[in-house]
Amino acid sequence: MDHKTLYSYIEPVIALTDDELALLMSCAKMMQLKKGEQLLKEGEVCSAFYLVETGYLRTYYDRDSVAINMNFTFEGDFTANLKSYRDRKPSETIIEAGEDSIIWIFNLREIAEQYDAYPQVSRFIRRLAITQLLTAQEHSALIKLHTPAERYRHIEKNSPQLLQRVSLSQLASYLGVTRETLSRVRAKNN
Amino acid sequence: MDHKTLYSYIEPVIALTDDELALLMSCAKMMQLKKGEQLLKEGEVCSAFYLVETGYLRTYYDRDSVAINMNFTFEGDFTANLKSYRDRKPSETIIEAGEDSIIWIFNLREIAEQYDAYPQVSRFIRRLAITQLLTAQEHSALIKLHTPAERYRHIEKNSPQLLQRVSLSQLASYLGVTRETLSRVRAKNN
DNA sequence: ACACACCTGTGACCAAAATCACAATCGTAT
DNA sequence: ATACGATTGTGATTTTGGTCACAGGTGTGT
Repeated sequence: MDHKTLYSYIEPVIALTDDELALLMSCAKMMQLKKGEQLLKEGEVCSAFYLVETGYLRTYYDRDSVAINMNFTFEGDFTANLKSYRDRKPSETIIEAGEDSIIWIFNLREIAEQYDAYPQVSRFIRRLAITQLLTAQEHSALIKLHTPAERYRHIEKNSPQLLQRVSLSQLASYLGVTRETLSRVRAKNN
Repeated sequence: MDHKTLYSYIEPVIALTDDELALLMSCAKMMQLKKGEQLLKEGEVCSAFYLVETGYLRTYYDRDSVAINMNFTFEGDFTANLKSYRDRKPSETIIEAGEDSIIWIFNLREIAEQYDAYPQVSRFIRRLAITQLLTAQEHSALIKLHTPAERYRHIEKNSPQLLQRVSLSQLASYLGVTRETLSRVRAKNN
């Protein structure tokens, strides 16, 4: 993939000049992952943002070997562990491929000293962060305001691709219920 | 309150020059609120960040006249409705005083065109946003990973002032349980 | 086609929390 | 001190979702 194609993922977030794009590219590398391979392990410090080109990434807590999913990131979207990134603290979550995936890793820590000279790059990162975190806020509201059946219908309506690509068991922990409950919710909804 | 005192709230977030501080002050005004008065109403577009000088602010959804609390902001902390602010969309949440309060309103929209000349101010705002949103992410994890009793103990340990200043009923919806359940949790914990 | 691993559906049962109802307590203003 | 409203505690009951157990499906690789 060349700069031009990569820019097609960045441009919807912010317009960049060639110089700015070059700076970003200087810290980017591509990686192929098999389903289940981990991009960020528990205890590692996150120093990059990840862009999904194909496949998807799953962010989850490992509670006694049971995955509690917090986020799914699909083609064209960015993710990271912002808390670990900002505070340079070990990550409590794992980010791994939910399918065989092609991922772009932007090691932003490498270029952090150059932000001042490239304010648009700084703004780009800020927008990624805000978008990611608004998503978390909405997810929190979804769980606090709605019943399991309502949560499922919300996903059906607003993120139907989740239902296509994520297994019911994975979706269950994302919605804060067991897989049995979600299976029954789905049975009644038809 | 003069600039110097106000700066004591800003400085822990970021160091600013006199010029930068002056820009921020140019969009700031102080407001006194009685308990229960609303700072941001449902349906309004949020165009400011709020700093609590005394008292506290409560952010909640009104579901059929029942408050579902999402956040409490105490002395020295900032809050806003970032989603409404960024997208210029009507707020789905209400921000109101939980006690008689003194609040500083920073109408950041007024000074947005001047950010480019004051990158530190821009960075200041970004930090506020990230902090606020990491809080939301942690809250989401608290509810998804823990039982009601564990959530209560987490608050006891990590945010004891919530227990001092927020009524049990208000805290209950924040923790995603009914007030009765929280009352029983508390009874057993002693 | 077969075995094997993984995922989903479903019933029986159990536990936890919600709901409903009302009593007790606390706080504030008069 | 009293009255009023708001808040909290608590019992009885219902509902929901979790847990356990197992059957049926699906998909992959050999």
